[in-house]
Amino acid sequence: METEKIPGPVIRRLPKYLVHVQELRDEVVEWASSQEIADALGLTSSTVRQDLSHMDLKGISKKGYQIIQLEAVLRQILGADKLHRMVIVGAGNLGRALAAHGDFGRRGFEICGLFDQDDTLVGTSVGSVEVKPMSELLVEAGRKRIDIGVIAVPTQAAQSVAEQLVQAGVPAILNLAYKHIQVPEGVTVVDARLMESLQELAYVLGQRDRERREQQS
Amino acid sequence: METEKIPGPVIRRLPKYLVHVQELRDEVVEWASSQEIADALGLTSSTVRQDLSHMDLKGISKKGYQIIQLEAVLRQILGADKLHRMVIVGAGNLGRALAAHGDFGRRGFEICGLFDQDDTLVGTSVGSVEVKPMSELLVEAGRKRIDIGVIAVPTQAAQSVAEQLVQAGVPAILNLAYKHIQVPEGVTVVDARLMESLQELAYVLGQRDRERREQQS
DNA sequence: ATTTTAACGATAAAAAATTCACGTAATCCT
DNA sequence: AGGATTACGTGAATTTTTTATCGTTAAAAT
Repeated sequence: METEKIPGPVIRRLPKYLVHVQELRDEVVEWASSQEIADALGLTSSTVRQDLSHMDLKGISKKGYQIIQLEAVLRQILGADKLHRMVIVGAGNLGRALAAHGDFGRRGFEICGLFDQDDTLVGTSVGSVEVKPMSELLVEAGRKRIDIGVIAVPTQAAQSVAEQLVQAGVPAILNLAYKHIQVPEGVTVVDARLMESLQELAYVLGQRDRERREQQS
Repeated sequence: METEKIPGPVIRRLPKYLVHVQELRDEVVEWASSQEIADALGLTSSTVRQDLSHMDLKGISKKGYQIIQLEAVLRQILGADKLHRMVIVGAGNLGRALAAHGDFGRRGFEICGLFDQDDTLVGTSVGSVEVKPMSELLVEAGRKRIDIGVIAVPTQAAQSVAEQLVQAGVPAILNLAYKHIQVPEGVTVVDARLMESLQELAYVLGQRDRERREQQS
């Protein structure tokens, strides 16, 4: 059996395909060409075909790709049919917002725990999830076979939380903190990059200013 | 005057450098080599040197880069010394959490407005920011010269909100919605990719399962 | 049934990003 | 002061990613 490894940039585009394809399905569209998909997502048709070639499906001439099939394959690859158990560490604004955010549950990411160091938060609830003290993270997470840990604590605490998650056997981490997290091999971290994205925009804005000023001189 | 354009991947690493450098400064470290920085951020020293070569500073042998100077240059490039005016559209869990999140303010991103379509939310406040109706977005944003608009609404509303932001003259958008946004040339969009990041992790988890199963057979 | 056409799949080319490798310069040490 | 060493800066090589091209195939049209 071949388990071809799909390159990172491709994987990161797959969710985009999935949303778009689901939209098309809602509109009862049956087929879509690489060109149509490319236009909708700001890519080239070549990239789309290349990306989809990693997956187990075949487009046909004159029609393109079958929406139903494409959705199925994308869902399969992205594990959208499986349930993923998730804990959130940090019950501040961001952590609570994520816990309350229905979209995750709807997409197969079940929130199994919400932890915080702050005793005044412990015991309060967000929806049906109760905030528990950090001391219980290890046991709880270990017992429930958690797939994904979300770090939603301030910068200074992020590394320590990461280590606790690792110790609890959590194999994948979504890091919302504005900090690079060190983890041992075998653990995957993806950064949410909220602040970073804003700073990227700030750079672009500054760049534009500079260019304008340059033209005037 | 030369306004060299820094490639995207580099820009997206700069915030990482900045956080790390600020940490070092807090620890009263004076110098850091490309190797040290690389190790801390999971890069190669070569990449670090290459990246920093785009900027207006010089490292010296045997010591590396001067922390103070490096921080200054990074802050300058990332516009961290400027104040950026920001509006948030969508006062649901995520929108409110962002509005309440102190970090943004502290990093120079001032929240100048919070808008929502839902009349039951209008008039409520998050910290010192009051939720206003969508109808006021155009006037408010236009009047206050907003730099960045944040889209924190459900998928279906995202494109429409983007268009309203564009119409209000907002030149940069941070998109938290799980959807690709179409904007005219000259407007910059950065996707926050929250759901996408989770799906990326889900892919990795699935991949690992597949590999394990393969080895057993 | 044959022709036309549209879109794929694959391969090749181009572009971009990352890493290597080495000459050079500045610090440190004796 | 002189030699040894370390780490930069740069240009070249490699790798990765994206884009272009083109033969082939399946549907549509005549």
